[in-house]
Amino acid sequence: MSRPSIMWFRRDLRLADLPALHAAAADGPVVPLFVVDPAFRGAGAPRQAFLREALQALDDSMNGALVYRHGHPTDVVPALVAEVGATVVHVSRDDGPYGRRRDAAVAAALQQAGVRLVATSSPYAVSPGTVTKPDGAPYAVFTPFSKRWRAAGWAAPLAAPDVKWLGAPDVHCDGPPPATSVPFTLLGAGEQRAHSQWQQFLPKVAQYAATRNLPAVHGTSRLSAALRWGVLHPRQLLADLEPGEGHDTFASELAWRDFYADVLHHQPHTAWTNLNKAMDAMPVDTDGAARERFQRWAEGRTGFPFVDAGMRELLATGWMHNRVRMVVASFLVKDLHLPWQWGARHFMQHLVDGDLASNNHGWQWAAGTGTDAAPYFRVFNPIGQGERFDPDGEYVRRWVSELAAVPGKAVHDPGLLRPDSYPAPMVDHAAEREEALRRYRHTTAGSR
DNA sequence: TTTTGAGTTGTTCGA
DNA sequence: GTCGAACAACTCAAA
Repeated sequence: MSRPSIMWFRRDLRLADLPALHAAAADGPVVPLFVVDPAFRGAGAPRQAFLREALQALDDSMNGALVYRHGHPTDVVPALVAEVGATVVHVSRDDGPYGRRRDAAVAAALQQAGVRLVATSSPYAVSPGTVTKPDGAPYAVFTPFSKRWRAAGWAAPLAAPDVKWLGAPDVHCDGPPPATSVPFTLLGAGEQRAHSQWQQFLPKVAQYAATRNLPAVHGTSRLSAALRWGVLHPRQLLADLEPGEGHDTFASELAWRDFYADVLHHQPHTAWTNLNKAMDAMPVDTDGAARERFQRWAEGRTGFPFVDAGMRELLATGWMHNRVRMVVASFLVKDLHLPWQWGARHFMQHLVDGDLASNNHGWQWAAGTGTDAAPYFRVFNPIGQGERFDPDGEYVRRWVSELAAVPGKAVHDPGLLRPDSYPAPMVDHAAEREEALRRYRHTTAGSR
């Protein structure tokens, strides 16, 4: 009888279209492992809650065989290898700065025992580092990256392999990660549910280009958390797309995800520092008054209804519509003059889909410090954005209960209709816009 | 090597 | 109300 291999799950919590699992299954019986790593204790409760649900669903799909082990992967993985007599550990690549350090350390520890850590594929349509210019250099601009990304193409999805699981209860299991307390219910985070969610969304993809910007409408797939945890693979979505505007726009969003992962792969330090070094000279506010402004932003008490609706949606559901993410980010950076890192950290703490590459490079884009930086004069008007993308005010009324009685689009700029319970605007947007432009102009002038 | 065209997501102002 | 220009300068990618 052949010796088992270990399939170490991290952020590919599914059975279908998981090339690493095919590789493992080809080696014989498979011990399915998830390591509850103390390094993740700092992750936000919403993300941990989704993880727990997704793991539960994964465990169910393998009839309870999933082996949870608590501890540092450099200790836990080699220990399990010795325990079950495995000859190889299979993983799907994890390209984040932490994931790469961890995997290098685990690979080194395993090597001492003559065991290999084999990485097959990744949670991206095209793995980070593999879309390059003809001379091998990485792309720094999205559009040319996306052209080559499309040209490179991607493999067809694989069905779940036939696996002989060798796990709990025959192998000792520590039990799932501890439950975290969140103010909302996750309606299941498993593979089956994600697929049916995608099937329900698929007929709407043709309208995606038009409806994706309307936060009151379910015009987006809402599969961000499933993609973040690898409950679905982007290949599986791309395989269902057809020619057409909405479909192309949706594919582009998946390309953005791959692009930001690629940027972070090549420059891991840009998770928390400016990609564009010249922007280090840009003055930002970090004093006590700045911290108070941040607090109002985080709690959804800015007095700008569209911004407050978004911030409250985030706290209430662990998710925020993409259009609104851009608006609240612009507000934090350009109206409040705070460091983008403060906003990025808050998002990572509260989003179920918090992904370091997409989140932090999205923030850098909004702040004008990242790739394809928006021209500095591109400052979102928090009232105008609401009027344009929430024309009936439905989204604002849904999340800002104080304004529930204000009719139509008047809700975006309540003026005389503003009830006492809702705060007045915390800043004068026109004045802060000028201030932001002044700071950017000053930074540009200083760098010459 | 040099040149050229282009670059996610916007706003304001004045005609 | 609509429309086009202005808002900067720079870097990137490819011809």
